[in-house]
Amino acid sequence: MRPCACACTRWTCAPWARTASPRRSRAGGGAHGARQRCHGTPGTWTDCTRCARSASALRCSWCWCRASVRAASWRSWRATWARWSRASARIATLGCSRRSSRSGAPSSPIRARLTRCCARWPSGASSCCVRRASVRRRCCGRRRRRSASWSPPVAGARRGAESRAPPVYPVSPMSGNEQQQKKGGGNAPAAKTAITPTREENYAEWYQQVVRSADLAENSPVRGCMVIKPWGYALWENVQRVLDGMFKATGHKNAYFPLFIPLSFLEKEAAHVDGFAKECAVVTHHRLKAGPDGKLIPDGELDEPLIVRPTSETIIGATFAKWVQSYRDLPLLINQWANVVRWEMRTRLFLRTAEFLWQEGHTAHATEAEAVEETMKMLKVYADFAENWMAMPVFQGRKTDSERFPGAVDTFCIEAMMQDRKALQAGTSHFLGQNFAKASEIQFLDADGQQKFAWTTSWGVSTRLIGAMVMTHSDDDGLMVPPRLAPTHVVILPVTHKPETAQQVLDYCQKLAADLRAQHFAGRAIEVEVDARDMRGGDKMWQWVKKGVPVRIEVGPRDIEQGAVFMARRDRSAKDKVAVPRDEFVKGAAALLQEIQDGMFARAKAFREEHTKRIDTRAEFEAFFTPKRAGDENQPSEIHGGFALSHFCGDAVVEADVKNRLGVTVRCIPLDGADEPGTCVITGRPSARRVVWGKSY
RNA sequence: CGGGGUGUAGCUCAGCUUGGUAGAGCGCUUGCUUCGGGAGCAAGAGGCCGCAGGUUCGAAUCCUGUCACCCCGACCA
Repeated sequence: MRPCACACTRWTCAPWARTASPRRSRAGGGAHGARQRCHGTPGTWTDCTRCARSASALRCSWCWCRASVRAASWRSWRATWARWSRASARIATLGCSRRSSRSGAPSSPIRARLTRCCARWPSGASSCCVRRASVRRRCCGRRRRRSASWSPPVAGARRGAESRAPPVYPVSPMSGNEQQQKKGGGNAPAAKTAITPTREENYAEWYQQVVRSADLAENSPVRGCMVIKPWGYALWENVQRVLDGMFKATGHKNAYFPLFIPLSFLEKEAAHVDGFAKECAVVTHHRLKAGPDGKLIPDGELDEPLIVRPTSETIIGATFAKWVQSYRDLPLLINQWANVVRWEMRTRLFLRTAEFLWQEGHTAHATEAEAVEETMKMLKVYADFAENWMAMPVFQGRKTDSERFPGAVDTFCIEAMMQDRKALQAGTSHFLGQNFAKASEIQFLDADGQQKFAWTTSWGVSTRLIGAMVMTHSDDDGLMVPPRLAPTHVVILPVTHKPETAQQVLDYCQKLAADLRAQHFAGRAIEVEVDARDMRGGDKMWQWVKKGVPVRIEVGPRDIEQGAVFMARRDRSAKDKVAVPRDEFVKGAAALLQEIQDGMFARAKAFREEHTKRIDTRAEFEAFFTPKRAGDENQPSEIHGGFALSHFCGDAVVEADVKNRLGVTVRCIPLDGADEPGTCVITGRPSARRVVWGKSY
C-alpha cells in the first residue's frame, strides 16, 4: 500500500477537470466539466479511478471525482477490453487483409471490415498495406473506428486513440519481411525472393524495395529530393555517355545555361506560364543574416525574383536571340546536361522527384521543315537508345492536345510499358514552331533579305529512364541491368574461406579479371569487379543479384584445379549456375553479354505484346481497364489490361471524360501505325487511325 | 488548400488507454563454431522517447502549444 497518486493534498479541482476534455467528459458520463468539491477524508482509501490501477487496487476518496459513476464506467471498459482481446486474437491469424481476401478464405466480420477499408484505395493498397500490420492499422483506423460495432467508447477523444486501442494487430507471419525470409521455419514460404513484397503482391512497394536493395538511390533530408548513390549514378553516367555520343554524332554541341531564370522570362510565353507556374521554386533573397534568436533569416530581397529552372526554353531562347543574326548562324544545335526543379507534391524515387537530372536539347532552324525534321530525328535517337541500349521496347508517337508540352506546337514521345502494364513516358521531343522564337525574339535575316523568326525545337530525357529500366526489367530478386548500360558487367566472387588457398584463389581471380578486361563489349572494355570483401559468400552473392549485375562468377579451389569458372546469369534463376571452361568463358564473354541484352529486350517486348490489344467496342474497352476482381464485383482489380489500340475521334472533351472515369488517357498517336479508317471506340465518330490508350505514370 | 495519421536505438517498430528502472527484431562490434553460399551460439556497444511549456512526489505515457514527416483528396506526367 502506498499513497494515492491523486491530487489529494489539494482541495480544488484538478485543472484537467475544468478544461472539460472530451475524453474525460465522455468517459465519466458527462459530469466532469463541472466543478465539484472533494468530499473525502484525507488518509482514507476507497475507490478512485485516478489512482494507478496497474499498481494498486486502492481508490482514493479524496478526489473530487464521483467514484460510483467512474467505477461503473471502468467495469464497462473492462468488458470492452475483453472483447477487443478476443478480436485481436482472431486478427492475429489473418495477416494482411489483402492476402486474406485473395486467399479466398471464408470471411469473418473483422476481415470484411479490413478488406473494405483497404480497398478504399484500389490501386493502393500499395500505400495502405505496406510491410507491416501496424502500418495498416494506422491507415485503416478511420474506417474501422466508424464501424460502430466495435468502436472504443472513447473513440476519437485522444490523439491516436485507435492505434493505441487494445486490438493491437500482431505482425502477421505473412507480412513481415524477416519472418518470411529468415529460415522459413514452420510457415514454409512458397518461394523465397530477394525482394518482398513481390511485384504481384504490391507493385509500388516492390519498386521502392528494388531501388533500395540495388543501392541506386535513397530519400534525402530534403523533401521530394533524392540522393543518387554510386551504383545508380554509374547507370546515369552510362546513359549520359551513350546519349552524348549520339547527340554529338548528329551535330549537337554541349553548353551550359544558368540554374536561375528571371521571373519575367517565364512570363513571355503564355502557355508555358500555365504549364509551369504552379511548380516553380522561387528565389527571393540573396543572403542570410543572424536573427534575434541567433537563427539565420533571409535578407537582401532581390528586385526581381528568380525561379529555379523547371526547363530552360526561356533563358536559352533569350541567349539564342543574341547568337542568331543571320541565316548563316542556323541551324543552332545545342544540348545541355543539367538539373531542373519541379516542385512536385508527391514523389517517387527516379520517377518523379522535385529535382532531377536530365538533358535538354534546344535547336533553332531557318525553316519549319528543318525544325520538324530535327524533332523527328531526336525522337528516333531516343527510341534507338531505349530499344538498343536499355532493351526497352517503346511506342513512338505524337501527343494529343491535352498532353502536349506547354508552349509547343507538337509534342512527340516514346512510351514504354512497365510490368504493372502502366505506361511511362520515357522521352519527349517538341516542335515549338515559332512560339518561343517570338517570345524571345529569335530573329534572323534570311537569304532573301527578310527578317524572320526562327523555328525551334527542344527534347529531353531524364533520370526517369533509370526508373523505367527498373520497372521494365527487374524481377522479384531485384534489379536487372541491361548489359550495355551496366556499370559492371561481370563480378567475380572468390571463394576464400579456407585460408590456405585464399591467396591462390585471389591471384587467379585477378588474372581472370585482367583477361576479361581485355575483351570489349558495346564500345568499351568489359567492366569487371573482383569482390574480395570479407563477407559471407551468400550475402555477397545476393547483393550482386539485387544490384542486377549481368554475370556473376564464382571461383574456388576446385574450379582452379579444373581450369573452370562457375557462372551465373542474372537473367536466369539465382541458383542456376554452370561450370564453364575458363578460356571459353573469357572468349565468349562479349557474346554472352549481347545474348543477355537481346534476351531482355525480347522478354520485355513479348510482355508488351501480350498486354497490348486491339479493341473496337466501348464495352470491351471499359472492361479492359476495369477488370473485376474474382469473387467481388465491386472491387476493381489492381492490374488492368495494359495498352489498348483503339480508334479515337480526337475530341479533347471525350478524352477528358475517359480520363476522369477510367484514369485512362491517349498515350500517343503512334507514328508507325498504318492509316486504318474506323470509328471512335467511345463516340462512334469516324477516326483515321488507332491510338495507344493506357494508364500512365 | 481540405481531411486523416505519425514522431521512441542506424533501420522497422512495441510500450502510452490504466504515469512508477527505456524495450524487441534486424543491423553493428567481439569471440567460438559453421561456410561452394542469404548461418548458429554467446557477449557487447548504441536512446535530450521531435521540441517547448504545464499537471504530478514522479511524465515516453496525461494536458496545452509548436515543429517535422507520412497518407488520402485537389494539382501534375
